[in-house]
Amino acid sequence: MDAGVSDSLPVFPEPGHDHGACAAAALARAEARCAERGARLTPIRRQVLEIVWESHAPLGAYDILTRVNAAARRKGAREKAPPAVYRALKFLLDHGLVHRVESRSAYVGCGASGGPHAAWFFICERCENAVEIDDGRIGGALRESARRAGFALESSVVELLGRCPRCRDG
Amino acid sequence: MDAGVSDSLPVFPEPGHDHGACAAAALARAEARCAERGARLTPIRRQVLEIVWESHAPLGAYDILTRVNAAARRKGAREKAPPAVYRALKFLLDHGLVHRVESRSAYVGCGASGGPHAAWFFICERCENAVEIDDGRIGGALRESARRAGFALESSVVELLGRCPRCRDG
DNA sequence: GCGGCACCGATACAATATATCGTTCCCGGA
DNA sequence: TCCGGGAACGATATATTGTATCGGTGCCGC
Repeated sequence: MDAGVSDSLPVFPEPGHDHGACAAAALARAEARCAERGARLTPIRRQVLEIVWESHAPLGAYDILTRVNAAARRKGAREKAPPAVYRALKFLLDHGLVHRVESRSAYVGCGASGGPHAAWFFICERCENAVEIDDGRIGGALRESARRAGFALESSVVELLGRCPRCRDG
Repeated sequence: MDAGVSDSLPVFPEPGHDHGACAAAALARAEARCAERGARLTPIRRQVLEIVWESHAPLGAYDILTRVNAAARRKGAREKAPPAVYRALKFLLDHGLVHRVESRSAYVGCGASGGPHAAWFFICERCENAVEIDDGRIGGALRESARRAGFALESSVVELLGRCPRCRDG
């Protein structure tokens, strides 16, 4: 299991934040990582990544498909079928560019620029935003618990549900 | 968010363990809890709970349905439709008698006799068994992380994937 | 009795995900 | 330049998981 140790405070997105910058930075990271690895960020992969980065809320595969196809219709292009989106998502997952949110069957952009890391989230039940948690103590507690149990930990799903700071008093 | 504080070591089921006793104990706990609450453990609910307790591995809703209907055919009874199983599962979830395993879209019996608690699991990728984790330090780390982030924690999904002690050297 | 409620049967459908097979595209070597 | 091979994609079909809805049944208290 990989673990970030950096322990930074999660930044919940403000409604008025410069989201274009988030998305642009994510695309730039994706370009860079694909270049490093000799992987191809093909048009459909890039498009799915852009769509995922339209917000900080996890998006379902079929919601992504709907947006892909709305764009296709605007351009008079043929619509895509589900496997196109699932293949793009698999590529993006494999390269650490998006994460899957199990408790939502949905996908969200990876905000980290570093190497592989566990995908742990705070998920706001009101605004639906998901932000990654980078907390060494959680990783420590999970590893220690596994060690005591004799369990060989490979990967982990941690999704914390509740209200983000902006929504908690709503 | 509810948290066990008892911190007991998880017990991974041995292949030769007296599983009938596990299931019988679970059924007895279910009877008791329903009696306490004035809830009715109807035949379909009991049957679904028994099926879930046929092993320690999470079982999909349609796997449960298949077994329900296999039993129905043996008795010459009419087969059930999916909503019957989902309704029974909802009842059992609501009363804390089973848990849903998000990363598997599957359901597993709750092994705890106490009140409500977070459903955290070790899940063995080889034998498929899922055992509940009762570790105060994990809860502490999660709550502390949420507090630092200003996140109002309501519930949590923690699913640790890897190899159980018996399967780790296989 | 009968009004209300929990439970259930049945049908249809929605949402999520994958299997498969053939084609196209691209890159590197002869 | 041509070709071999692998990655990517198109297309269709199907699998898996989960819900909406409507009506019927049975029980319980008034």
